[in-house]
Amino acid sequence: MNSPSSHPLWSIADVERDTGLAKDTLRVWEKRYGFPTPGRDAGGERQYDQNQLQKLRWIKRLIDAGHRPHQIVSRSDSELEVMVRALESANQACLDPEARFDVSQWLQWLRDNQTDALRRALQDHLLRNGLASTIEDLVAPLSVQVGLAWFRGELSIFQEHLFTETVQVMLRDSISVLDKQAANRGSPPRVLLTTLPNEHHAMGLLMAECFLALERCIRFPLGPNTPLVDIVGAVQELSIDVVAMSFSAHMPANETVQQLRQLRSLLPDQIQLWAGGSAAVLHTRRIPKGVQVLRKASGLPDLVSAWRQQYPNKNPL
Amino acid sequence: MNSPSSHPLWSIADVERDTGLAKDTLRVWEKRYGFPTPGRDAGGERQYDQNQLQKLRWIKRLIDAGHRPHQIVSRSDSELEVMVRALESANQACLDPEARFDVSQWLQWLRDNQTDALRRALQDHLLRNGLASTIEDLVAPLSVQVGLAWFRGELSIFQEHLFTETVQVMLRDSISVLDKQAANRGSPPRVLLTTLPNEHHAMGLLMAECFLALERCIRFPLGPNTPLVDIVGAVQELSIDVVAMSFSAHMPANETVQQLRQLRSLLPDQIQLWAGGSAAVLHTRRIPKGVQVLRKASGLPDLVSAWRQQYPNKNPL
DNA sequence: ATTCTCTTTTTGTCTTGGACAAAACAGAGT
DNA sequence: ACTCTGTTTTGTCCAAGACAAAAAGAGAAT
Repeated sequence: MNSPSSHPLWSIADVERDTGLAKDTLRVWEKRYGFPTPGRDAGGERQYDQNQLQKLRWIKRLIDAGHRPHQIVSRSDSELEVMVRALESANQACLDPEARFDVSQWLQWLRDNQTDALRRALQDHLLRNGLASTIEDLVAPLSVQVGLAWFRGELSIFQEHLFTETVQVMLRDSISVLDKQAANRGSPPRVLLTTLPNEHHAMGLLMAECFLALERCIRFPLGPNTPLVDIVGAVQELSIDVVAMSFSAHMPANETVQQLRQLRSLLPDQIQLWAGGSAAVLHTRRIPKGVQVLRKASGLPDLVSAWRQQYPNKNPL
Repeated sequence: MNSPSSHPLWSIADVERDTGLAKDTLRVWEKRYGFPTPGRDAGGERQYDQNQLQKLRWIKRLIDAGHRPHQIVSRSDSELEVMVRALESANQACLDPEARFDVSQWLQWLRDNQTDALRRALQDHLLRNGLASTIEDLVAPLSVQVGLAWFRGELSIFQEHLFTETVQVMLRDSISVLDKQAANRGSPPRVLLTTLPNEHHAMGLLMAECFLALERCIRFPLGPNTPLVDIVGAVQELSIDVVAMSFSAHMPANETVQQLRQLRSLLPDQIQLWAGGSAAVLHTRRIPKGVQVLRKASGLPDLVSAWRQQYPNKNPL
């Protein structure tokens, strides 16, 4: 960022941080596809302008959604925009019809920074429809919509952050209430909740934890970003039965598959691995055997009862 | 990780993820200081063993604490260990005498994975001494001790994560209670709470938010990891008076200073910047002018009253 | 039509060796 | 104690090439 007000310029490191594209990748794209085309400063170092940065963000999003680099990196701005729109409508379409409620009001609150209104409406929905419905019918689709709105440029990142924080407070409160009601620590399975390295988004974990709390499972929430070795250690020391992981759309696709495979090979077979979240990778690529993929957090109760049927002796009831 | 059970080997990307040292840095150290000395696989790619990885972790820690690479990178294991011990006792010493309470009991709970006992003891301390004391005299020093215990190898990362999660639940609960008591939204200053890119630790933010909640400030918690541009946007749209940021010990030193300077130059002078946390950088290097550095979260009330005195017209009381 | 296997292309990451600018240090001069 | 110099240290960037894993395509078998 050299001339802050008029034309901010970004170093290759800035671009890597913002887009998640590695420096090596950015350089090799330049050679192979003729894009990006950064200027150079006095010392010969690349300088990316706002346009190129935005275009790279779009490209990253399209690649995460399953497109191949050589099909899109060299395309023009307008062509890219068409593809982005198509991606959006595809995302819209895959929502349940009844879940495609009117989001405009909610988005408007976010645009106006009315977090209080948002909070009240969440609480209202929670009281009327219960926690499971609030997550499945409201929070999950709304999160998708907020992501899309950011992508369209209608929301800035800080508004997405505010949304995330507000929702998380509600979810944590609910978990806390559920736990206070419960007399004991719950029943097996003993579930470890975390995300793999480089995945910092905790919202999916919280939604999952809510469903597990409703099922009265024994839970060990580690928060995001646990190295594989430490997951293995935790499984042993805490006598874990199931490792539940969540993957956001921002997680690098290759790493996700690699690390899932590594983790599966490091753990004994009887430890189940459950993976969920909005990462497209989970449904487009082949996932290593022995990893259960969830399309929605609301699929957790079924997995829990299946587990309890498979290991009835572990169940103290 | 090639032969999982006996001698796990790590790629340069794995080491970068685990230690936070960039690939370029690892390669140039090899040339300059003769360390690390990774083996090579069939394709000529570097393979680091467990020993070298651990040694690199120590080196990173020592560098974060202020040592220079050429003084330590080529040192032997035993020499390094001496320096690490010295660093530990220095850290111990800088604690307040009265804060140097007996941590062994607490650490023991963590070692035995007794999160329930930990939770109960936290609640007990909270009821007896109040929130401010719990943070300043218990949570903050305990966090340091947990970090040290991990470093000594007495705790694994997942135990540190469990500790963090447990404490965070308590802090969030307290904030929630404080907010429910309050009739209105609080008084100025309007404070934005977040961390800069690449800083994912939210604990410092939560401690800060507790003190701000006690002072009845209007708060906008964005969670960790907000890009600079979006902080600037949020400041404008939310009419922010103060941006409060927290920095953990794991944050890369150079980036911290650079980004603080960038942010200061992007924001109008009357917007105050408050920086706190356990990052050594804040106290060893020179921090850009116009950034208030806090040694402890408990310094926040003073800053708040100073602000309220400086801008009495903004205060609706 | 689907599933499997083999081959080809695509694509990200790793390699070496060199260069440079910002950060940290050290010493002289207010 | 602080500020201004020049020197050394140190992280990051560049170029061009190489390779292996992933994806796609082709063909055979169920």
